[in-house]
Amino acid sequence: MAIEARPRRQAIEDVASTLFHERGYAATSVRDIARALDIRGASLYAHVASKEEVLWAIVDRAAGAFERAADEALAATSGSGAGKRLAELVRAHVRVITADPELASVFVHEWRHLAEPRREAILRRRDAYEAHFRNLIAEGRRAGEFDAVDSRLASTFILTALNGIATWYRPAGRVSAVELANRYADLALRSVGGVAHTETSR
Amino acid sequence: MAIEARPRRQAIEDVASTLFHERGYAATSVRDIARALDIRGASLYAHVASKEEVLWAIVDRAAGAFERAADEALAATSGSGAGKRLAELVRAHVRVITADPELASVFVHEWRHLAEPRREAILRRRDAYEAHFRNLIAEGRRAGEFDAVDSRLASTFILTALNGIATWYRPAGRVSAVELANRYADLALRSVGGVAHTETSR
DNA sequence: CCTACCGATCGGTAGG
DNA sequence: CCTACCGATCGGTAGG
Repeated sequence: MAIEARPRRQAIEDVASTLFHERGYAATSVRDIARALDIRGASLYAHVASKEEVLWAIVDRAAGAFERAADEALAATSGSGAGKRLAELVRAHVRVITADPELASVFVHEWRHLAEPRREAILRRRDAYEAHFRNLIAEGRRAGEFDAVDSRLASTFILTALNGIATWYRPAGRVSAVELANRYADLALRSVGGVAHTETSR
Repeated sequence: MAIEARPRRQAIEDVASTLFHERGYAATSVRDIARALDIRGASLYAHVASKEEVLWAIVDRAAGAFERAADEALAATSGSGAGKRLAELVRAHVRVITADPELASVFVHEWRHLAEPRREAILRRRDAYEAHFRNLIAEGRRAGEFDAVDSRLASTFILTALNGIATWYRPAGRVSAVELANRYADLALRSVGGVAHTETSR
């Protein structure tokens, strides 16, 4: 007997990711999600408690993916200089996005449709995540590896540039995921006055 | 007899900008806009043809502001090197955002809710605008002013970082609009290997 | 997972 | 700019 490989719940989240990415959470109805799965709108509620719960599942999963990737990148480069660590952090972030751009896009753009206390919880996790970038930039600056940038401004500059990838990246595009991670790491590193490693310098 | 200084139509667009920025176009109802103006939802239609027409008015106005600012920045620096011109282009872009972050935010995030042919028209204008950045980066690269970056990737990196400002900037914040324009110009310039002028280098 | 249905709200129109 | 109203659709529930 063939068992559905991917549980229904996961299929719902995948379809919702796609639709939330394409049209946004508010412009996507529960019936839109159901239609994509060839079931009735009301049947969705056998698997999920509410539309917002689906959004939360997606946002929480994405947040977890970013957090894990950052922890790994930092653990793998502990003891290295700030430049090398920041480059690896950037690459890890880009990899999470290119691995599932729709998931990342919903995380980046639709979290504000969460109700409290989930909204607040995500804001806190985002800030903790950004702090990795902020601290590394401040550290590199103190060590003389970077220019005298404002670490808060610079980390925001870099992170919003990275998150933009979720909006336009398509796996079949001109630039591969690996190439993109390297190029973006170089752009980010240089922006704070660090040394880019991937590209040949001028 | 006191005549309303700001015509009703303008007040509608201002209120709509605020709400579209805060909750998004799809999550804002015509009645929400009316309520903020202390009139009934149906009364709005004495001044506008549709909800989408209001979105279009906002998006079109924002696009015009960006286009004018870029044209001026390029005209004012004609004959200068690519680095100087790109820095001025970045400053102009940031200034448009800080002058009216809500307007800019709706332009950046909500244009996709436009129906054809407006949606397509805005996409074309966005691409023409981005070309200014792209071309300047390619030029600076050829001139040996910048590193060997991919001009398409680098212009996207920079522009998405700049547009992020519309999401978080508040006039009462830590960093003034002028300071922000200068710091972001430096970050952008350095990201392509150009020389930052505003900050003291390491 | 279905049918049948709920009250609320949506964008918008008619006719003053 | 109002009241009164339109058909369509919304998220969600009851009861199989």
